[in-house]
Amino acid sequence: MDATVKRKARSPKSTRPPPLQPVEPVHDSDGAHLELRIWLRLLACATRIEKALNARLRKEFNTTLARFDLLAQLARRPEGASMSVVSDLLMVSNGAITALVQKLEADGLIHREVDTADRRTFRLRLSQDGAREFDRMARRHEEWVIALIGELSPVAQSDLLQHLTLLKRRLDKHA
Amino acid sequence: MDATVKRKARSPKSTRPPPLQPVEPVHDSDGAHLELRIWLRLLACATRIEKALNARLRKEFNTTLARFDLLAQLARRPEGASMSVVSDLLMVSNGAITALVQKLEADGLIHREVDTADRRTFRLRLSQDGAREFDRMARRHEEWVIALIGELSPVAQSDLLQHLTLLKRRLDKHA
DNA sequence: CAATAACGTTTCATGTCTAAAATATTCTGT
DNA sequence: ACAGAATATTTTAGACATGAAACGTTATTG
Repeated sequence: MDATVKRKARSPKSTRPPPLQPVEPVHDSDGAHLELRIWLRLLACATRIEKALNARLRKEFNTTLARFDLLAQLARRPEGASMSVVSDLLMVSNGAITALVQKLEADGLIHREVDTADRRTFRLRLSQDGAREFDRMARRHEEWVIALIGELSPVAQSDLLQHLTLLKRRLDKHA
Repeated sequence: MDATVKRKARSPKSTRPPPLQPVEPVHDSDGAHLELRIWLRLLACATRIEKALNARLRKEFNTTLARFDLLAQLARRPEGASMSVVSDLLMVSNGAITALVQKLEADGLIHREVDTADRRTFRLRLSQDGAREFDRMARRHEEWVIALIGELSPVAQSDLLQHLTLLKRRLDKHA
């Protein structure tokens, strides 16, 4: 998950004196393209946060981010949602949802009813227990995220959010 | 991989007139804490880029990001590295490295020699084939990343990198 | 109305990750 | 030198991801 790329060292061969400033802006220790450096940082931040949250979810609630995220999507949809819809929301393949849902249902956190109109589809809903449990987890989860990111100044946070939002829009257009 | 959290709607109860500006800066549609929104965006960007790169690596080179990243770490270390070192570099457990290395060695991309000094450790090195293959992949990989992120203006890129660098530092201190 | 296309879900094979237990090797203190 | 501590790796069990194939249900249409 690092995607590091080695830059070739510039072999000093020319007889001309080298330019005073390198061609690429060097705010950092490496000559790599800005884009590459951004991607590496982005990935590093995301995996660090994800691992921290996952570890705490496991320790405090004996659950995982995948389960939490599925509950979160159902929590904001009292009318329920189908497997495919959830799969789209979580950006995860249908096959992955099947296993997740089976376990969550076995644990009594969600209900799965056949849709009366279209018997191909299931309607997933949070159970009472699921809603209660999700509320507890969501509160802690929020505290954790705030602790992790909250050390940045409000200005930095606002800037960062804007840039990420812009980046996400560009990425979505790309696909 | 979404980690969405629903925010409670603010119930208007006070008799005093509300402040002209909301307490939290609202550049966005939701009342959630900035930290939560940043985390969601960060995760969305990271997974989108990761999936795009993974898909292209699979299509063009029949490989994966995990394999590519391991090769990348060895490529910048001609002296080689031990399993544990690689595991630290990739921020992945030792067990994960074992399987990866076995396959890469079977494919002839890396060598694994027992260290003469300490027979507990292996020294991993890129093979000739591995180095050649990695070079081809690294060039394409860089093009892809530049295409994905390059739509941001240079200023935005530089800002984003700075903020991510700062965030990463804070996260590392946290742990 | 039947053949067929489209859809929703499950199953399967495969890949990657983790955490913890097992093994093997080296180091350390008396 | 030797018992234990520390270190490096492998193994195992379990979670989650994908993509492709299979299957039942619904829609379409000649």
